Amino acid sequence: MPKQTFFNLPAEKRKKILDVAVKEFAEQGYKGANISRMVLEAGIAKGSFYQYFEDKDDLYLYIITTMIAGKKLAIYEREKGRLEDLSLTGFLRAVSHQIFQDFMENPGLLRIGADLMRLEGEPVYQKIMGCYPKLSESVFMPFIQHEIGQGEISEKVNPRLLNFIFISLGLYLAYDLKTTNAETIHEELVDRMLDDMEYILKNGIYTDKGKSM
Amino acid sequence: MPKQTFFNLPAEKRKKILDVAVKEFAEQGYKGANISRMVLEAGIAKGSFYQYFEDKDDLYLYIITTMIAGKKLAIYEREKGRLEDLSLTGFLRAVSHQIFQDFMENPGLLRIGADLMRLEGEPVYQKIMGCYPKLSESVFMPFIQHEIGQGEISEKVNPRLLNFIFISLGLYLAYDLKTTNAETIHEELVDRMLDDMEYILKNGIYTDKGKSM
Amino acid sequence: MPKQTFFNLPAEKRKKILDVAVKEFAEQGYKGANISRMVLEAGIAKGSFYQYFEDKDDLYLYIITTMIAGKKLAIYEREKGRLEDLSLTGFLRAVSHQIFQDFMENPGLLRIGADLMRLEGEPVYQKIMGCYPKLSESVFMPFIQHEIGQGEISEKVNPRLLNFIFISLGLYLAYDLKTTNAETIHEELVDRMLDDMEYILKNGIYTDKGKSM
Amino acid sequence: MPKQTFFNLPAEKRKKILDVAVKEFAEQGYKGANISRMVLEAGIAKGSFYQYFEDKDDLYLYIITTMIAGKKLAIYEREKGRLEDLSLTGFLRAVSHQIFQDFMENPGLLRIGADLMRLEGEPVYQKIMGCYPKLSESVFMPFIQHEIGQGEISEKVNPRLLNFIFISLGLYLAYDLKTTNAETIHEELVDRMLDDMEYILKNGIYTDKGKSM
DNA sequence: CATGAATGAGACTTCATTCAT
DNA sequence: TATGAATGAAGTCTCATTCAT
Repeated sequence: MPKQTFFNLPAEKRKKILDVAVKEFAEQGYKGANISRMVLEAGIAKGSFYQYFEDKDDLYLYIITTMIAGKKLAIYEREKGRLEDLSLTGFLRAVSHQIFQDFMENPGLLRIGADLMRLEGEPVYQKIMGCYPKLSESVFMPFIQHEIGQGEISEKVNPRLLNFIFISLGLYLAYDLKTTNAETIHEELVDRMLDDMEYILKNGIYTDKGKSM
Repeated sequence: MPKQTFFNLPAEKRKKILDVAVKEFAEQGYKGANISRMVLEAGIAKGSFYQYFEDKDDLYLYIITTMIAGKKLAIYEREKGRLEDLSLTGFLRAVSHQIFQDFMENPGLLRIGADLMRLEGEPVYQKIMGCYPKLSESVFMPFIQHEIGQGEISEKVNPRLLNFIFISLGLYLAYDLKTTNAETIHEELVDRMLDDMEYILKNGIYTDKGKSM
Repeated sequence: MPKQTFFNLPAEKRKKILDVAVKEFAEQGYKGANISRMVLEAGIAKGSFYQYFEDKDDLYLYIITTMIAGKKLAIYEREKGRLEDLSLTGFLRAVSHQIFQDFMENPGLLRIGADLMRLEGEPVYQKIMGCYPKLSESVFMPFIQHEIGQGEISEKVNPRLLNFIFISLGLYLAYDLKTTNAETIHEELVDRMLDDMEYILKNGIYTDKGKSM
Repeated sequence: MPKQTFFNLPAEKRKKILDVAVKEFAEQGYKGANISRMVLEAGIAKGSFYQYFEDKDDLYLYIITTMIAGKKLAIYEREKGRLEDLSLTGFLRAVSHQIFQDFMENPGLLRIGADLMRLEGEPVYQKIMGCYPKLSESVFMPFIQHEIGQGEISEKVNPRLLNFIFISLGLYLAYDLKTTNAETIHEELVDRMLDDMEYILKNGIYTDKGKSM
């Protein structure tokens, strides 16, 4: 947990530091993230960093738990009251909108989450799982379960697989961005992706001819 | 490219070294992979490593290009003759079988591939893309294009998205493995995943009720 | 180029580091120079070295260009205004005085310069020649050319050879020092050498008898 | 001292090994010389090297003492019988011819000799000086002393300085070669250098005008 | 609290030498 | 004797963390 000194900082500076850190962890991964680069980028002294955070892990843990888990839980908190009357499409749009928001604000957050998978054996992973044991399942699962319960998603759909596909959406955005050489993420790009995904989820991928083979 | 000395080694030792390296790169990522750990694990001297490989990058590149690209191209080479008469389901099974094979032989290979995305700005990434510029698109794309051309996959399906979903399958296996605490991968697990995926691809995820909302 | 941190150091410490480095490069040559030994001798941490300099080459280049080239150019700058009225003897004395100064302050500098010749094929040599392409000719040549133009040195004298002889003077001092087991260099030693050299340059080496043979 | 196995080799192979070694030591210096490169170049196995020589020093010492000292002593041995009637010019030519021979056969020998100066503090230097304490003075000195005794070289000439100038001739050739970008050493180049040097040794460098200033 | 230099463990890499075949 | 793989000490360089100002 960051030290009190960090929370005493003006909000703007705090945000700057976290933005830089998210970018660094996202682009370089946990292992490759470099504190010297971060403080340089954030415009603070190296010593200051250690007055704000215990160490590298402290910062990483804070980002993971507060920002990722926090954001994802935020969807749940916001939407759970509407679970009863939210149409499936609406749910997908809502969730995706949140993902899009994440991306616009912090394109790195999703990649950080993806990186987390790798750290299984590391001490830092144990620390994280000590706080958020179900971190990886905490996002879409409740919605999916709810839709199945409502009879809107077929019981034959494996919820874990579907959950994973949703999680992958963010990575797909990054992948798509890279392979199309788009400079920035336009909302349009996200919408197109959502349309594409919706089509598959609604119709599957086959033509009638394809289905009959 | 590894030096001749590496290829002069007994096949068993060569395999041991590559297995250890794949494990290391898979678990630690490119940045976190540690040569000291590898040579310790592989039971060779530090100096020997550098008689086999130019440097860390040389080994990494060899694994990426030969093992990953090599295997993936192997699917293509093996199946392309049958593209005409291969049913879609058959294609999916064939590809998945290959992925499964990869996983049984080297659970790390897929994670290494996933890690590659992160390295974009690094020199090693340039090296790889110098050899395999289309590495990320080279696997499933031809099949997908072919099926669309045959009118078996709907033209409304975004091939890039579908390609990405397929690529994610391997990651899903890893994810599933971890979250279910399965010790090893059973072929049964793969089959279940394939069944689950096929269901979605064929039917979408919605019930009639869900679709009509 | 050293980093700013190096120039922020107290002058005394900076001098200590450079003195140690010059000694190391002079005694061990570029290849044999050892950073661990340098930092031990200079009383700084290994890591500090790399906060001051990019790498070994950075330090070497700095010494070569700043100290050697710097000093040599200093002679030129100081004396060029007097080129018109400086007698040849005076010129030799001035130059030699500078060499002597170099030697008293940093006996290693001249040996470093001599070592440079060996590095021709090395990357570091290219770096140096990128900055100072005429480094080896930049010292005495202008004076010699001037004297020839003035008709004070015979046109039959090969200026390149003469330049080389002058350059060798410094090495001769080192050589003389070693072979006479003199502990330190006395100014007297330099004067004797200069007298000896002047004699040869003025009279040649032969007696009348010798010349007639 | 090389082991008996070395002397059992066919002369041609022995020569090849020594040629390669001289080249390596000359170009890279004692510290930079690399045994792997040598055996590669010489076309022998690494293990063989250590069956011919005790270690790197053993080879280096052998080259220094046998080839350099040997060659230089050879001049003396060959010419000393003619010391009585050898004209000064003849002496210079004879010596220079030998230097030229050295250069044509083994351009590296002279540079190795020059490199020796640097090694003063090293164990290998002690070894060498244990065998040839006067190595550096053994070449031209006897001739110079003789000429002075004959009254052909002025007594006012410092024999040590002259000795050094002669030693430098070889280095000058290398220097000249490098700065004129000549590809190979022509005999013509040596002759020109000798002519240039002779002029200076005979006439000094000054014009009458220059002398009178 | 802010600063940025200082620290040193540990990473990658080289290379003289040994050793098994 | 010939071979070339094996070895590990030692070198260069990185970077998280501490510390003096």
